[in-house]
Amino acid sequence: MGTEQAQGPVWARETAGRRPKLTREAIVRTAIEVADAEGLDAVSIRRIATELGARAMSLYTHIERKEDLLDLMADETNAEILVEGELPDDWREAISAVVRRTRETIRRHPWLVDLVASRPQVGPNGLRHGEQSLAALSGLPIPPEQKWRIIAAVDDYALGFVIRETLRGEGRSGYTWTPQEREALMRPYLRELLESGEFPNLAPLVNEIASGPADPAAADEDFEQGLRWMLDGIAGDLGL
Amino acid sequence: MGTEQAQGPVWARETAGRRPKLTREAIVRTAIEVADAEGLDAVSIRRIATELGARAMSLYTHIERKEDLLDLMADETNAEILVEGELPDDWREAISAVVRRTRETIRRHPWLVDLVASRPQVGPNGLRHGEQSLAALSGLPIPPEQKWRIIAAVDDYALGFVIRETLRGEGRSGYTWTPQEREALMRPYLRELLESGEFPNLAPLVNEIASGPADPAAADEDFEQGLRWMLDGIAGDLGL
DNA sequence: TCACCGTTCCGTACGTTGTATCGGTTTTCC
DNA sequence: GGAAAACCGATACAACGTACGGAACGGTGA
Repeated sequence: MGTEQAQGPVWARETAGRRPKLTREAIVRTAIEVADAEGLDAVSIRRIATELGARAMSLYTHIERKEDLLDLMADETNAEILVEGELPDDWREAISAVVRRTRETIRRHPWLVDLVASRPQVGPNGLRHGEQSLAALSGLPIPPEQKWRIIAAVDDYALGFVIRETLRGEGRSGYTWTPQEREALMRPYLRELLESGEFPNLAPLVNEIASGPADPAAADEDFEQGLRWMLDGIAGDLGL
Repeated sequence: MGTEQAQGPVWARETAGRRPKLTREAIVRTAIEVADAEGLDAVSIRRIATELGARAMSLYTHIERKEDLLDLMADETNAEILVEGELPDDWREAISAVVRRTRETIRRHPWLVDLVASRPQVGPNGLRHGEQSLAALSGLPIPPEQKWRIIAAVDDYALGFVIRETLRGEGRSGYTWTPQEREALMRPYLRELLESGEFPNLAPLVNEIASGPADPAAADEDFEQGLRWMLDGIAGDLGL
């Protein structure tokens, strides 16, 4: 009953062998592709299995829980954050290069914000990123703890920025509408509230709120501006 | 069959009536209590219904989707972010008061980070918060768009900081272990990697990475420090 | 060559989630 | 008093993560 006969002549069948067609790498890669294309919510065990021509439970041979898969996905893409080649000598340029890279990577993989915002990134590549951030400041004559505080502050800014940036874009899980639809639905509501007179300062800024900076270049400049502010403050504090 | 008789004598039963025992306010309040106590994952439609002595589907009379409930929860707690009374005259003090309040609120409701990080906060109280942030800068002789950029940068920093801070704490959904257990599980792994020699800069900082600043006062000071850096940079740029 | 064993894969099943549908009851309004 | 609206609930469905047990296969020692 439950037993199935192999179909077709021998030589047409797979070369026998338990040579795994499922591997951790293939699973993670597929999951990343699905997340890139359809958001993190589309990454279900069943879905990834189907994508690989396998059944759901087969994945559990290679990962222990879904959490593991998410951690592996995050660490895999964390590798893209690493700046290749030499870092600039100037510490400001160096740390800027690193956080720019962070932003670019998250723009390529918007679902990544959900992961970095919900679990510490301490996989191998996450640590390499930390190491590289510290290396960017290696020329500064200050104790490691102080360096770490500087990196944390800059990273915090970058993370916050990218989160809000991603919030405006698509490809994010948890949302039923595209940004355009959302904006269309939102605008009348915003108009009404803002014209109530309760928001004198906010009213002139409806557009900024509803849709964010118009063109990508403006968003880039906003990011650089905030980064400059933070670095200026740090530089001033260090007496540089 | 499917119909059930009310138990007990009439006068012991609820006073009949369609006076709604379920209200939007009660639902949201209960959901917030559950989230505070057990994290956002514990907030399921069935759970909140049970908590209110109702059945799951009854909630849908008052909200349309679960997303709505989450938005309502977020906006409700966004009210706590609003600074009561007059804002300080000095713009730095004023905007600092606002973001401190943000941090405090999120510390009281850690699940809130998941919501602000995943949906724009444009409910009434979210907008009031935006209005208040702008009001904090009302004394500055710069155009509204510029003010908004400043607020965005400061907010971005604060958001990033609070996210990472919350990441270390408990009461967060998505994690199976307490911070202590997690740290215990993590430390051997970190030790091994860091002692591999690949992380010369990172190695001296294992503790910072594994557990973050030791005592709460240090975390406060870290937050203030980063905030000061950002505000110094802005002030310098404005020529103040 | 053959029995054994560990690994890999899968079929089935359980509990939980959000929510569509529909049916019944109570309240309100004309 | 009758119609309409509001409210609540029972049932059901699809999708989720995953526990459990068994089948297929490759490699190994006898």
